[in-house]
Amino acid sequence: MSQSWIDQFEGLNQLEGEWRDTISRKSKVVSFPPETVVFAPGKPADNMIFLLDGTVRVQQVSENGREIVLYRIEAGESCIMTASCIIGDQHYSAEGVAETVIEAAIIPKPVFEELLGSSSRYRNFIFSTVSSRLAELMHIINEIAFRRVDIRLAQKLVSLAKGSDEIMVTHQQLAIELGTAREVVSRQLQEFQRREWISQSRGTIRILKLRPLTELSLD
Amino acid sequence: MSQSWIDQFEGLNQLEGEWRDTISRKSKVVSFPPETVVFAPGKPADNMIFLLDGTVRVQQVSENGREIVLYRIEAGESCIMTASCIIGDQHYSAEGVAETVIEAAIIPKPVFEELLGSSSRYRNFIFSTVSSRLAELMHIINEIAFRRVDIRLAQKLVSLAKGSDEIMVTHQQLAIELGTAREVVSRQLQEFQRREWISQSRGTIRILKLRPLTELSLD
DNA sequence: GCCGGTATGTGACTAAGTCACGTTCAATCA
DNA sequence: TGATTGAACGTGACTTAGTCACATACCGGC
Repeated sequence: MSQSWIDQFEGLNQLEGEWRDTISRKSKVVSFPPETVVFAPGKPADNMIFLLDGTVRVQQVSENGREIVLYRIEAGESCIMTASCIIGDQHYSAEGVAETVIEAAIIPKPVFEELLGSSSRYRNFIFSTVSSRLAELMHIINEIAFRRVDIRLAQKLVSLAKGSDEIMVTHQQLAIELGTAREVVSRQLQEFQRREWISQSRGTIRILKLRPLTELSLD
Repeated sequence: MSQSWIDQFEGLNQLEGEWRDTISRKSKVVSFPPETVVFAPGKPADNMIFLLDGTVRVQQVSENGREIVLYRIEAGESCIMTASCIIGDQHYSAEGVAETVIEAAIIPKPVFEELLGSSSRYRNFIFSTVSSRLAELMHIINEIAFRRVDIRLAQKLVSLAKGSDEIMVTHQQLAIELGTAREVVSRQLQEFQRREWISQSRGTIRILKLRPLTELSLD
């Protein structure tokens, strides 16, 4: 019973027996409703977080209310933002918000630090996750600095479509994904609609012609 | 003789004697002239890099020729981009360019991986550098996505001034620092000049009134 | 059928980026 | 010493993006 959640974690599930016990004893499993702010800019990171279920959206929020999504933490992943704050002894520099009901295991900072020192497997896992995030962030910088929003919006629609042709998303949510303003998204979507690539209704977008959207997204 | 450069490195300089020998034997010290491309997007990372002297500018370059500076590697630092690529087994996602004559020690990937496994001191050092970079990149995203360029330009001028009132920099270089276009920088500088905050001549900017620039930079 | 809150539409404006030039400067060499 | 040349900077016209202040439209409850 006491070791159940550990098996979900790559890098943790092959841990030595003593460590499994220690972690099980010193960790707590918690649950939060959607929209819960899991961490916020400026706050210290006191506990390492392992996401067992649900997803957490990591984003930047500006003073004037605009936001941009950086990445998402999925079930089975460690929160790399937290790991990096603990290791570097820094405060959070982004916000983490539950997108669904989430369930997470949290272990105190000192236990995490010991774990990191003793398990090379877990260390590699954390390290490689951090480095993917680093690459992702660089990619995001490229996109927002150099890529036009119509292209980025097309990309986002194509990736959200994922087989289906109906996307349940508001203009505001799309704006946050791209780090732009709602009006900008609305106008771009109108243009796509005018070209009959999509049709819209309140809260949903239907893809009519995937081809030209995909082509635009590749520009 | 064989262990000289190692002492410059935090995290390396307290290494056990055997490791110092191994690294000294398996590493090479190299030197490159300014403008050398140290690493480029898409290329694999085969050797870990320790910068002994000079600085390397890490930047993103877009297809249409625009660029943005992400951060700089200074003498005494490990190249975190390289570390993260080796650990995550990824290709480079940014470009590294020598800004000065540089001198660097390079050690083969497998040796670096062993080092990382055996020295907790060095591991912590690398880890904490990575996490600072992560925070820096998030900050950059905030800036380019949400902050006006006049404010960012004022920030950059103030930080480049550093006591002196003469800055040797071209409009193009400033544009690359901010990830914007040269014309945009030129026009903003004209506005600063019109307000008599600065004066300009080819390749240099003189700060006339630091106060209003600083105030603008804090908006 | 009405109401309130959310979602979306719109016009007018400012800020930023693009494009295609023209001009100025300073170093180099004939 | 003047001419040349390449980099740095200036500029106007235009497109794209973001801001602001609204107006409308939709939808679930009552």
